[in-house]
Amino acid sequence: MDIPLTEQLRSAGLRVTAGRLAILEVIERHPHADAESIRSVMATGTVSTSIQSVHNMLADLAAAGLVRRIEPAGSPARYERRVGDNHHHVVCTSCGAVGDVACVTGHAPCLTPSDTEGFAIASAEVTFWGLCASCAAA
Amino acid sequence: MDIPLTEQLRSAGLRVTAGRLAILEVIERHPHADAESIRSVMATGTVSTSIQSVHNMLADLAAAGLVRRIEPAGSPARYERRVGDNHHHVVCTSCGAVGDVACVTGHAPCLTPSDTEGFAIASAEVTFWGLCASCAAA
DNA sequence: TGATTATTTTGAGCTGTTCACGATAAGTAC
DNA sequence: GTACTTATCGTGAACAGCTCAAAATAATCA
Repeated sequence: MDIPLTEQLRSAGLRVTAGRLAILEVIERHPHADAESIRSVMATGTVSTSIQSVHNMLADLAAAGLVRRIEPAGSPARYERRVGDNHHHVVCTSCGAVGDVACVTGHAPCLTPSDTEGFAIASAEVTFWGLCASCAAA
Repeated sequence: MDIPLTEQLRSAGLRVTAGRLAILEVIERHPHADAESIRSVMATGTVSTSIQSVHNMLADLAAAGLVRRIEPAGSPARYERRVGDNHHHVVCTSCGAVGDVACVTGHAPCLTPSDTEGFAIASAEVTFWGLCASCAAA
């Protein structure tokens, strides 16, 4: 991931704009942030924009494969830059905090269920639920 | 699951009402139905009620452990009666249909990730994504 | 049968998101 | 550098799904 953001946008066929660069930087620094916190972090910098535009850009970036969108039950959608590796997530049942979890046994053990009910499986997604460190302390 | 619904409600500490019985029956016949379709199926029978009440009852039943609530990304919440066994779900990326998948290798292989980032893991949830039979045909 | 308390109803309201469309600016050719 | 084309952004409205609160109702128990 040492390729400059500008370059990454271009090679994804997207125009390079201040808003997109800002969003990518914010997500890089704050993984698993939701749209609203991305917007508020952006606002502390030079780029201020509306929440709708943030959703707009996030949708573009996700469609281009530059960010990944995850939607834990009960939380707003969250975005992260780690794409391509199939890692999974752990979500705090109390505060909603999200962490990364490396794929458990090297190669997705759950990717080959026995009976798929006629579905053609394309991918598997594992979500762990538990308490984060600070919620467990309380 | 041959215990009468009435009995199940009572032993969960819930009062037996027509609405709850109707909802349980509908979910039994239509697994993975969302609140709105549950309501519309109920309306074809004798029990007609509002969507808010359906949400209300579903929340009670879920809290009592009589139904399980699943929330695939991009779909409204869905409800099923299979509780207790840790099976997983396969979701159609095209139409949103949901199927059941037995736990892959007997005992939840993904329940013991290596690095949990300080989280105390309580449970794991696997969602498979793919195309259902009818969407694959089209 | 009546009292008590859980449940349902109803209406309002909320969050997160999508849609539509005009305004703007990035890229490209000259 | 200038003009052009088209992607992108901003704005406002609207939406789905769900939650909340208070009054009305009905299930259970004595």
